Amino acid sequence: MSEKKKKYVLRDDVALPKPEVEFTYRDELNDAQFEAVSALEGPVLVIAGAGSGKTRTLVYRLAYMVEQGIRPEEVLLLTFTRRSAEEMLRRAAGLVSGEFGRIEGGTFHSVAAAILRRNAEVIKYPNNFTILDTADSMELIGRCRSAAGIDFKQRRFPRRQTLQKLFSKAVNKDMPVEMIVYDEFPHYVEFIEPMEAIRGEFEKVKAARGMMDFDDLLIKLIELLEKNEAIRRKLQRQFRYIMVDEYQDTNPMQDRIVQLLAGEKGNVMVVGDDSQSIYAFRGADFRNILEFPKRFPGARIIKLEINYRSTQQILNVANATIDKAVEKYTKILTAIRGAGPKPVIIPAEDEAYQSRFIAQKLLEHREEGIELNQMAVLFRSSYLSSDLELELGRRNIPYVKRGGMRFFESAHIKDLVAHLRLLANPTDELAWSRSLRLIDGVGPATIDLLLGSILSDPQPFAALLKAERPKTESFQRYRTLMADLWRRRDKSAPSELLSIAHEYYEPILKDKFDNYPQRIRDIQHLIGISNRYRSLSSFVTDLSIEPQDRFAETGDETDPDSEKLTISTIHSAKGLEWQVVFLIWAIEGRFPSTFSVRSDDQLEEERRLFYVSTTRAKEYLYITYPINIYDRQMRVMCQPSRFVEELPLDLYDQWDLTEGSDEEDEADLEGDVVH
DNA sequence: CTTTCAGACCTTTTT
DNA sequence: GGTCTGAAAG
Repeated sequence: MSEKKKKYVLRDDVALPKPEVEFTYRDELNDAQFEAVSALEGPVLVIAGAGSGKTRTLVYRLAYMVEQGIRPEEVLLLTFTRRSAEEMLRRAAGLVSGEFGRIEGGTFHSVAAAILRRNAEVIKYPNNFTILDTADSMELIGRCRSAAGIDFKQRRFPRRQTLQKLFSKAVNKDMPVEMIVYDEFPHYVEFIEPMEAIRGEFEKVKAARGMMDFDDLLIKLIELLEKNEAIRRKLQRQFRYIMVDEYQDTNPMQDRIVQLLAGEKGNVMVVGDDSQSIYAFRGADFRNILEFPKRFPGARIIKLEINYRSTQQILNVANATIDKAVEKYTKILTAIRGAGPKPVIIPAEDEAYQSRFIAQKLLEHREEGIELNQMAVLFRSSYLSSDLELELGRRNIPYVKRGGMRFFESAHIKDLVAHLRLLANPTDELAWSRSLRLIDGVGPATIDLLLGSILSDPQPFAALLKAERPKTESFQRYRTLMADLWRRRDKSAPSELLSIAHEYYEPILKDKFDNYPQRIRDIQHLIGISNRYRSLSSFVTDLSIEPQDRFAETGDETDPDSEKLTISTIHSAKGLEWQVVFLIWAIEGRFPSTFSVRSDDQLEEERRLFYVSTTRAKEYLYITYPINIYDRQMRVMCQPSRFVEELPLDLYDQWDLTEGSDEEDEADLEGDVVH
């Protein structure tokens, strides 16, 4: 009997193989990518190295979701710019047919604005609130600063620009103003009290006039979600799936928003690369990535480590840079492409030589068959491109510039739009003063007088018409315009209103700016953009919240024949790639910038910035720097950037530039290889 | 009161 | 090169 007894061991590790998940495009993804694509439930953190197919993964994930029968309106896609959201949706739509237009996508700020408009009453705001861009905030702070009645002559009191930066930083880092002052503006410690007072006034005016700055959009959204459980639950149900791109560049507030929207068991996927975090200056914290598994327990971590973009030679340089980073997620990028040519370092006599080299070399590559679209020149700061732009102009090389001064922030655009902003929010104090300031014969005193009566009246426009004081013809002209606009505000399309305002503004503009023809073209361009909008308020919102690059909408963009070089700040080059990349101004003081050398954290960020710039290149990478610069008529010798100096010698070639021989065109240069 | 002009001062990166 | 400030002229 006993020999009939047998032991039977129970095991949990036997199962039939998981049925292979079906997906039309399974073959186009590697295993890690597919894991990220098909992991829909629960929190997921994707660490995506440079060039590892991050965007591709997100795009295919959208397609996968649709194939799985998820309704597009259940998906929220948070990206760094609206453009990248649109691009992803467009590409996903090319894979499977779905209603991708119904996916809510965009920046944290634009999504926040949309949600807040629908629920403004909860946070005691009118739903027609105005959104202030940085320049608007600065101006409002300036007004509060004057109103505070501080005697500026005695000691140097911080300027409005400084105050704006400081206040914003306090919000974004979630720290008291006092602490930011001690940390970053120690020379202003004696002014902490008046600064707090100005800030209080600033906050008060914004609330009273229905205005929100960029930071408020995030703060108020958090407030809304925390305060009102019903709305929070509703949104959590609505957005069953959340995806966040460029997670390394989110700040604590944005992270909080993700948490609140995702709920406890949220299906949230964040994608990022700690090595590419370059927005700490505005409060971003790449430690959000490191902390993610703690805040979302049970989070799955997927690493994308195969680099599809660059040659091994380029990756070697990039890896050498990032190896020296103090704090990072360990990941090893492996190139799948061949070795390719070594990156080249080119010291140039001065800035002019640098520009000449760039222009000539890129034309050579073009001769070899690489289109200008496939080339880019990158720099640390926007102003470093001026000489290069002149050189490109001389040689008729077409280019688009990314980063730097923004189209919608230029004075003439803001002047014109101020008139329309008033139709959306008649208590917009800044818009009133901006438009009044343009009237001939009206100065600060008159503006104050008028503002007093306009803003205290429940019917601001009626108050304007009642005003008796400036009896000038120009003021009458202004009133006629405003009355006309006000009458048409609900009947006419934004473009029509804009044209009416333009007609009024054009003589003022001609008087005010010497380069008015260009500015008039800008305005016509703006009218063109406005044609796409049917509601004035959404047009005005987008203008402040999604400032697009100056040339972004020239119309050539969609034209495949237009072949243009890209020149860009490194920040604006994030996420992009080119066959040929030139990095200019690699000298100490410019890159890393002087302002960053003081603190270790900032220096680390410069390092990551260098990493981002080199990893943009697929095949050819050139790093140049001038040896001499002319600063206030003084010739100064430069030190090559420490990021260049520290590279192992065997990872790059160096070329010395010499003038071409006499028979050749004077502008010709030759690159001679020096081993 | 408004406009204009000269001199000082800075000057990163962006939603 | 652009913005801000103060002082003098219109």
